[in-house]
Amino acid sequence: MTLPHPNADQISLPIVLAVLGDPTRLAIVRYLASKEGVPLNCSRFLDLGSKTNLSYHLAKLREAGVTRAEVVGTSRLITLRRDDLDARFPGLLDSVIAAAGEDKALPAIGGHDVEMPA
Amino acid sequence: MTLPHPNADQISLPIVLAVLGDPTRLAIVRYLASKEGVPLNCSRFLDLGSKTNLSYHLAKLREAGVTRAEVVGTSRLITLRRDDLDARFPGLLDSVIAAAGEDKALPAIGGHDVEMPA
DNA sequence: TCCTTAGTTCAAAAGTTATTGAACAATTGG
DNA sequence: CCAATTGTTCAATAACTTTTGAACTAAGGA
Repeated sequence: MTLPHPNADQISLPIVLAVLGDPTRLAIVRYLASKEGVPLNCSRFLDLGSKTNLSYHLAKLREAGVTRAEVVGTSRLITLRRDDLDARFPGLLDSVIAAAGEDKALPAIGGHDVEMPA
Repeated sequence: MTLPHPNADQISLPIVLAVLGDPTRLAIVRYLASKEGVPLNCSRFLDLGSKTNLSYHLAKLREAGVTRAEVVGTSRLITLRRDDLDARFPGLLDSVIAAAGEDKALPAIGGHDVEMPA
């Protein structure tokens, strides 16, 4: 079971911008960037909306080529497609993430960090 | 007669991204960037849509803080708000313009350059 | 096997955005 | 003043997007 993703060369600038032009999705991307390297599953984003609604927004991000989703058991592990985005649109992702980082108006995800046993 | 523009600090990242996430508006911004310094009037963009439709898209760009429109006679002279955008979202406009410059799928504006008399 | 967890799909409803044409306003040139 | 030029506004429509709940699938654990 694998989910459909566009190839790097199919990623479209207007579609990426339109997809990022939604506060929920921008918050998802900001959070992914803040945990870059760590694959996160969908339930990590439940602060931002209902399960159904997140499924919708995460699908938009994936279909636009902004994120990658890997199916592992019953989970989808979500990561930013930084390499492909940087290759296609140099500097874009970094400037968006930096700007989003300053944005108090964006919804945030609570600090439910997984505690490591001592 | 002056048109309403947001202050620099009112410019919102998701709104700017959403506004740029439209091929017509992205083409307008690309063209403005290619003629930076030169104020252009609305009729310069007629290749991209009807007069009414351009009025709509140009208002979106202005209300988002992406462009500035100055009323001069019966014309509106449109410019990019580069200074404000760069201050608020460093690097964003440049990366969008660079990416849009490569994009064959975006609508283009014909080379009807005003000919200088010899 | 049965239950739980994780997430999707579907259809409906609500909301938003884009496009159009007709009518309008303001300025400029003759 | 009259006509042309430049662009806006309005209302209608079409098209898309977002949100929701109920029903569903698929994997994993007891």
